[in-house]
Amino acid sequence: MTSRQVTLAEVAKEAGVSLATASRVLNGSTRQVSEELRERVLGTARRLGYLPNASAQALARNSSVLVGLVVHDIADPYFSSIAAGVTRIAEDAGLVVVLGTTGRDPRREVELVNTLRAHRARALVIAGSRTTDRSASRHLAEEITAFTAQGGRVACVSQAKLGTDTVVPANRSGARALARRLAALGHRRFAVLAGPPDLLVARDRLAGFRAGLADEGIDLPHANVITSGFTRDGGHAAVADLVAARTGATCVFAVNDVMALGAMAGLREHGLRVPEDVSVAGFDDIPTLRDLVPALSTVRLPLEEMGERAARLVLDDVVAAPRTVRVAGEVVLRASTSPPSGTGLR
Amino acid sequence: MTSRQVTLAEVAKEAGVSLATASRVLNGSTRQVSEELRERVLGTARRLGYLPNASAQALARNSSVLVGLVVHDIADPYFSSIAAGVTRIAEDAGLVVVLGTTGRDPRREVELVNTLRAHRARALVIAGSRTTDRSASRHLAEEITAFTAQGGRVACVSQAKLGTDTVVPANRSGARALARRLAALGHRRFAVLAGPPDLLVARDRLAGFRAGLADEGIDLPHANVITSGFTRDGGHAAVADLVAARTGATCVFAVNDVMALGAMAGLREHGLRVPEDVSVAGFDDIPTLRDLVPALSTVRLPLEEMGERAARLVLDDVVAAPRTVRVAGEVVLRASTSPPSGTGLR
DNA sequence: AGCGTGTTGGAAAGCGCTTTCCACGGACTT
DNA sequence: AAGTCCGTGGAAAGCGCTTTCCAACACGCT
Repeated sequence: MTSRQVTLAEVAKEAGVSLATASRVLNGSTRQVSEELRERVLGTARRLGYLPNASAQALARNSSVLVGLVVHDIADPYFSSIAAGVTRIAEDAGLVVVLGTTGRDPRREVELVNTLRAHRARALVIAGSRTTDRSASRHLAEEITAFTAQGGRVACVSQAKLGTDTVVPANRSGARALARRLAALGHRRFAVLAGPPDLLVARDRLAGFRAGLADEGIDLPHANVITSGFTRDGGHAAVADLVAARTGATCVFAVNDVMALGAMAGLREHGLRVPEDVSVAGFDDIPTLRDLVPALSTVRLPLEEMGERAARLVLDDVVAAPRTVRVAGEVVLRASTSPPSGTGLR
Repeated sequence: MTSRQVTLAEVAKEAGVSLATASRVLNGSTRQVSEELRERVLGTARRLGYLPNASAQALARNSSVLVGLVVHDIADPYFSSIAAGVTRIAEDAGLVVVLGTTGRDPRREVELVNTLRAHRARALVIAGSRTTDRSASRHLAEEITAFTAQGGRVACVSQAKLGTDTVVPANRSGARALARRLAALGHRRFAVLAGPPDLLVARDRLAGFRAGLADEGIDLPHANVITSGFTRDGGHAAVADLVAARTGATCVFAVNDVMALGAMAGLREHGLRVPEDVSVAGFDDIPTLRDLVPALSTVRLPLEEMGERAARLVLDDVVAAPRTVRVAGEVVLRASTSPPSGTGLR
């Protein structure tokens, strides 16, 4: 029993005014309407329980109130933090957030942008790292071009690879600074849980870390770099490989916090203590993980703020050339890292 | 330079068929179209890069492809887990998720449902506890009624208070079972970090816990129940009150995991060891917190699955009377709870 | 009185699509 | 051979709104 909705026409008729007048009163317009009519329309609208049909408005105005948000996995605290920032700004601006999750499938990413385009979304925030897959990137870029050609705005959070406004966290320099601080603790033998080899954010962090070590005259042997999933389980699984590799590392850098979390669990299962036997550091500073024991050394990224920044980029009126907002990372050394004491992972 | 979109009419003209035929080919219909025309339409559509205008379709069909998801705070792992479940099911069904966050403001909740109604969302999942605020509940109920009267489906995750399909976690019985298990460990003096007094989920868990203790002949003095925010910081702050209250409790139950997390941090700051000085248990079993040390005893709720169930309720074709899906909680005792050893919190 | 000017109201033409209704043939009946 | 039915295509009427364009009117001038 779907009850018919009250339409503008009904309100207009009931109030004894034209459709145009009712529209002007109820749905904002530069045009003036006399106080008397305005009251009358407002009154009947309220009385009848009028609610504008957003689809009809979007069609007539050729623009919606929708903002797309594309993430890999909303259950991942990295993305949910960014999402919180984006939604806050968008909702404050009276917009409506459409959430799309890709499950890290680049095709799905393209599909989502396409869907958002079909909905005439006004703007789009794409969070999550690109990969080295050129063809996937090209398809996405095409879709994004179509989106902007249509009048939509797009911002990415991550690599500035797509010719859009972008919020770029300091993956490289953050990891580099972290490496130096860890070296300053006295570590000389490092291992890195590097995540997937094709994920740019993971590559950047690895490269930065390596550069930081190089600054200190420390080499990171190829065998000390373990690839795995970019998740808690990835970090956990990588530890098995790491231990088997007998690298002698006294300090392990996981390219993100959830991997570090998995790694710490894995190390515990191997009877290794953190930081006594091996130091562990992560990246991101996930809020929920700040109470970990031992507290995780990491590079703090202001995730919610990054989401906010991206949303602002995309909601600002003025459009210049693609802008890049760089976000610094702050090295935070906590209890999971200490000066090396034992012989490391042998 | 917003480039004009290709419309169905253009495709039809270019393909030399009528609008109706083009529509039938491109946007699903029971009507048959001959193979020849179908090919021709499909071909030109592809060639021209036709993309249906979702607003126009929604208007003409009087139904959209949107599914609303209302949560308190998407950065909270409880909600982001549920959101992951909801989005998975919705996206698999070809629907588009609209995310709304309330920041725990009941007015905002009503506002969001209203917005979703304006968008003719096909369905709506409201996650997050109701409060004891009758007037807020009434307004929400009204808005929900309007939504369903319009043909939309609504499901809630939490209390079955709104006359909608609901996924109800076993807050009471889970907490009760937990209490009994903790009593079986030998504890006799308990404290509860109870969250906000007006939040139903918090109340239910407290009531269940109390009932479980009563089963074992244990009383929970009023002074041993500390109220606070439903967050990590709430749990953290509550610990100060708890310690000051000198309850002599040997076991603390926080009504959710993030509160327990904050509590454990607070206890550490007070020089108290978990579980040696005091045992701690939570509720929810947040995935990200499973690697905590000491591992947190809790009541496991299948959060993602709950989101999935809610989404399925709302996407099923058949509508019977409001259905209630009860989700059991499984008590998981881990290292944060042990038999009482010391004198408790004095 | 006559004339711009500015303000306000309404008629109507879309916006891009779906879907009903009708027309037309050909394949089947009887 | 006439009548029936089904399969297919198109014309056109919406869906609920915005916005352009025009008309009417009230002013303030000269």
